[in-house]
Amino acid sequence: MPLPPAAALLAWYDRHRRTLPFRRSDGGRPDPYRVWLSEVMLQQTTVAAVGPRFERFLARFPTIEALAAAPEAAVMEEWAGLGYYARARNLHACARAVAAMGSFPRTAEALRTLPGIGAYTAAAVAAIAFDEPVVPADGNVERVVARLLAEETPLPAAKPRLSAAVQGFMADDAARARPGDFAQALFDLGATICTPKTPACALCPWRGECLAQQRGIQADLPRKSPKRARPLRHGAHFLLTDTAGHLLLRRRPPRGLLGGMLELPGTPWRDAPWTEAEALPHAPIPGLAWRRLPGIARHGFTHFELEMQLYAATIPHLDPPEGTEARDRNDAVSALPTVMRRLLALAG
DNA sequence: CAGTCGTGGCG
DNA sequence: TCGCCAAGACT
Repeated sequence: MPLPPAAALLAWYDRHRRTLPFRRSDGGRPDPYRVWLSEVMLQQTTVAAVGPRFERFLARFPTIEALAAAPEAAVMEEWAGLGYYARARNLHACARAVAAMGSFPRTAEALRTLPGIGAYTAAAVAAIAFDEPVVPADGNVERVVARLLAEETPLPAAKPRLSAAVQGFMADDAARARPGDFAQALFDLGATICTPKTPACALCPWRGECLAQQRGIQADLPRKSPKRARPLRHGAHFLLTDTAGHLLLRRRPPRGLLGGMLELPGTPWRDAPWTEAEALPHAPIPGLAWRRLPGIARHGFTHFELEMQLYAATIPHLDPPEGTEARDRNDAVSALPTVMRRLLALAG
């Protein structure tokens, strides 16, 4: 199972590399803080979604020391809308660890021990920021290599084998001379040529050396294990507003789903819909004239789907009960995760 | 290992 | 409309 020459990919990359907000265009030494931040933001998140958020995050936390010094709640708020909020908690914890150490570890092995840095991110930061000869194996790289080798074993079972195989590129002098560029070349190849559905094999620098392409099965690889169906769950939430335009929010428990994020107070999420009589006891302030707003807010999570009802009430002055806080509506929207913004949209 | 953990875009 | 997918990590 020979690997194709790295030089062909690097030559393609030198002509076709994407210009991205988190990628230096002047060829200078990448800043480890920026590389790390971009890699964490890009975990399971599209380049298009990360672009504007990357610059905004850096404007608020320009250095890793600034990030380490910030309250966790400020980091969570800056992350609002990006999803996978454990990333923000781990990012903050990692910043504090690195600040305490004085600087980033320079090897993948050492980076791997930091919070929120797994095998992929450790290799990516080591290769891009520190020129360590390792190949980060993300979804792009797994797809490219699965096709090159015509690997028929479905993911995720094939992941260890693909990750091991791709390290073989570092026996190639051309790849070892430019580990960061080689990694990013694989990303760009996967994102623009060796795409999931209909790969543009005619434009591939490795066309003719790809076993899947030779066999005509490239669009069927990598194979994936079947996924389970997502159940439907139901919730009811409460929008309490005062005459000054403040609304009442509650912070969720520090770990788990939407951990550490703000939400509109509400019922737990369960399989059965909530009747009004069942929901009202969960109101943040009992006895108010709660009225159910028309419509249902829907939101899809990774492993379940959610339908939510919204009850609203207004009082003259909001005096937040223990465990809650009052916020101006605009501040609330920017601090809330998308699922809660969708709920708030029911109120116009 | 398999389940948990968000969101937006696209075919 | 809906399933799939994206520079994965953690338990």
